Amino acid sequence: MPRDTLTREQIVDAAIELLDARGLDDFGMRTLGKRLGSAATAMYWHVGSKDDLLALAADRVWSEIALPDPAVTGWRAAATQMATGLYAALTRHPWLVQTFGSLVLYGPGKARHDDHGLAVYEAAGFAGADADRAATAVFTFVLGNALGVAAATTLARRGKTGMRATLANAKAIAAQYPRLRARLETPAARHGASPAGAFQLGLEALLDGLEARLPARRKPASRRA
Amino acid sequence: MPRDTLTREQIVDAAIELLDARGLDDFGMRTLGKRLGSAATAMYWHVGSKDDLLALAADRVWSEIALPDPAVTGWRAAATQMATGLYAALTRHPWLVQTFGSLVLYGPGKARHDDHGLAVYEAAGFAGADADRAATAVFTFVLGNALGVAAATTLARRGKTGMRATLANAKAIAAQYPRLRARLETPAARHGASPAGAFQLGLEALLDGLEARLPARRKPASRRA
DNA sequence: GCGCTGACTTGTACACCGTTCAAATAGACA
DNA sequence: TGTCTATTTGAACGGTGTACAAGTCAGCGC
Repeated sequence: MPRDTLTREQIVDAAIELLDARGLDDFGMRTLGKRLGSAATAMYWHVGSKDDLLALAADRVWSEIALPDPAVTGWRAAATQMATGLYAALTRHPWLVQTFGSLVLYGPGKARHDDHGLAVYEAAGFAGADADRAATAVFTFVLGNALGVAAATTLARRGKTGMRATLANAKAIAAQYPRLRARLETPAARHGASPAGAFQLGLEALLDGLEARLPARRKPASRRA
Repeated sequence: MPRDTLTREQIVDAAIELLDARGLDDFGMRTLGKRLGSAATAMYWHVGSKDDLLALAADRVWSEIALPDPAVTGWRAAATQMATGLYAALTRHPWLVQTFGSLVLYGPGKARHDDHGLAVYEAAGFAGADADRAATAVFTFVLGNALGVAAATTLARRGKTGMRATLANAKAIAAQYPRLRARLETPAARHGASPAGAFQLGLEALLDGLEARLPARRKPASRRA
């Protein structure tokens, strides 16, 4: 048994914890080293670079998303569960969407997730490239919603005083546009615009629209072959 | 007339050019200063900070998006045009989505855009918070698609040699999952999964789904009040 | 038990980054 | 011409990610 030595897994775990707790901006190798009780540069023997570590952390998140079997729940329920599961994961780990556009991340976790996404839409009746398009459409929809949430999280983390100023500024700008002003005046409307509500509505609408595009199936009754 | 001195507009212009040409990673104050023929720190008299500058650049992009009048084209065409216009802008300026999640950006340009989005969905027949949800759903859908494109752009920029290695690695991983492997073997399918295709399909499906949720309208013939 | 070996860790150092600030500069106006 | 004020400059600071040579320590053959 070697002396208690660092592990890739250990490092990735600590990285995720740190990222979740303090945000992407405050995530640095020195801080991570301190949390692990090691020198700042000890991790480089195990991970190669900070970007590699981020990719590893991202893939870990991906592999933790539940993959419901469409044969059991039906494709639509499976699609909904996958989408909401992904949304929840990305909301829990905002740094993932924040880095998604700048990092090259493709590991087993994401592959597993992608493959299952295709399985769901193939089970629905989409063939070949259509399954790809459907899966990608829903995936990117979730991604965009999570990005909006991440932006809000970032704002909230920026200390109370700074946030109050930005908010006041935003209100002053919004007041110059009629519909935004109306929403400022009736706070109920603003509350209704919570990201979760838009996500749910959008997801259902999107799945409805996809379902309507499904090639004709043999069902109890079908109009065309 | 003062000597030819720097301007906020000038700086923002140069920043956008630099960001578009070299990407977010290679965008630094010193490089920007060199491009402007000024000292690296000259910009700080005009903009406050790098993040401020990015927010300014982002808002500039936002204000350049065309806002079609739903009263002229019909709400659905207006919604489609807005979404595709936004998609095009975000694809042209990938750094915008890359920073969207980490930056606090809310200026007149975005307000203008948001307000018009609400106008479109109110014209469609959504009231109050429902218009908010519909507009947000479509907006975030576009955002997510653009983020996917940004990720691809980043990958493409990372030099040919590095890209070839990453691609080979990705193929090795994908080969372990049946549906991804099938797509590797028939490159036609992979071509069909182009982001633009998924965007178009998803947008139409989403708008279909939203349209179906519209409260009953007085139309030539309507089944229910 | 000893010393070798190779896996891991450490500290130092480097280049670069965003940003601060006092000093220099140069147009405008008296 | 001299002064004022708006702008620019260059040097410097603390921070970052990372390379690298030197150190440390478990395990193993003798």
